[in-house]
Amino acid sequence: MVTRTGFLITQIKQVQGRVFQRLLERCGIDAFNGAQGHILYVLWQEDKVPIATLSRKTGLAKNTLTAMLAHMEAQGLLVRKANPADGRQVLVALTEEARELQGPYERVSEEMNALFYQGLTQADAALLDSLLDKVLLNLEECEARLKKSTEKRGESDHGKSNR
Amino acid sequence: MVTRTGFLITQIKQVQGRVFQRLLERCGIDAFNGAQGHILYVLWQEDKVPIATLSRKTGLAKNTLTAMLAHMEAQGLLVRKANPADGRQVLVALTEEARELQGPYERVSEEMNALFYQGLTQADAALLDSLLDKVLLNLEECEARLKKSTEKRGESDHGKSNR
DNA sequence: CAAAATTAGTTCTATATAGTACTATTTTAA
DNA sequence: TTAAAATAGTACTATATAGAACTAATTTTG
Repeated sequence: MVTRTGFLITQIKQVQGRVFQRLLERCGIDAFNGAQGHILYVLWQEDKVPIATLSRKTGLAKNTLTAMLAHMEAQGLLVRKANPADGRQVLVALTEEARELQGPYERVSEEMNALFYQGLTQADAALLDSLLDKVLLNLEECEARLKKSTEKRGESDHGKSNR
Repeated sequence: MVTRTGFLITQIKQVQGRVFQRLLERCGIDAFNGAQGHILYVLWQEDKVPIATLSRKTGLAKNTLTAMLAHMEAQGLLVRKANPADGRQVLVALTEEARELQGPYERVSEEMNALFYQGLTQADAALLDSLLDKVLLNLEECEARLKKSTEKRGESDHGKSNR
């Protein structure tokens, strides 16, 4: 069977990104953009977490987060500080301003959902989400496998250049 | 009901992008990357099309395509030339090299699909695709509406600065 | 406990992506 | 048939994104 799932996901992501951006602006939310909203969405559920956790929960690469979090800190949305319990980790905490944006964000989010599901039943919506959950799980497992096999191959200089 | 469809789509897109990139490399395909593959996928179905058509079929903004097509032309994947029948349009045609990449791409694509659908039935896969089709359609209609209403508002200087 | 391995993040660099504003061409309408 | 509107694409700019290589901190292991 021929499926176009990957293609559809990519395309939906592009259009969705532009539409969501416009809805945010139209609702007077200019404190953050769609990509930042994706990160905030995770932080509203739980903050004071290290970057590796954010990476897993957002699906973004660690170095992508380094750049974005720096930007968001400069905008006053969050604060980064070292974890006293583990000097390697940086904990990301939301500011009060960022917390106050959750309500408005969720309203726009609901508007987006209404758009998504025009002409579909609630059962379809729930079904779509559960199928996507499964696909995401599959991909995450696969990426973890790929990461391991890459490390196996490049085992030449691990930690050798340290101090 | 609370859905996380937009969030899931965004996250899947990220992970998928990284995994697909790795599979391409692992299969020795270094002539193009995942984002370019998305454009090639559309062109393999029909080329010698204007950029606005590509924009619609890929979900990418026109100016995004300007940049990517320039890059891909420099890599020898395609050729751009003016449409004699309409001087505004640029037609994009694949090179022979690009055509030869379709087979290898489809094999990697099938591998990705197998990953996507681990633990799901073919019926689930077909269902997911059809739900995504509907969501994409909804979003495209919405974006077209948004575009129109924006034009209404900013109707101040249209074509005034011409010649 | 010291060396090796692992883990956490960052830097550097290249590409992808889109908003706004623009030019050129074609179509529409008075 | 010419002025206005619409359409097609590009330039400029800012942000997002990730791969590779790196430093620093912690954990594991002999």
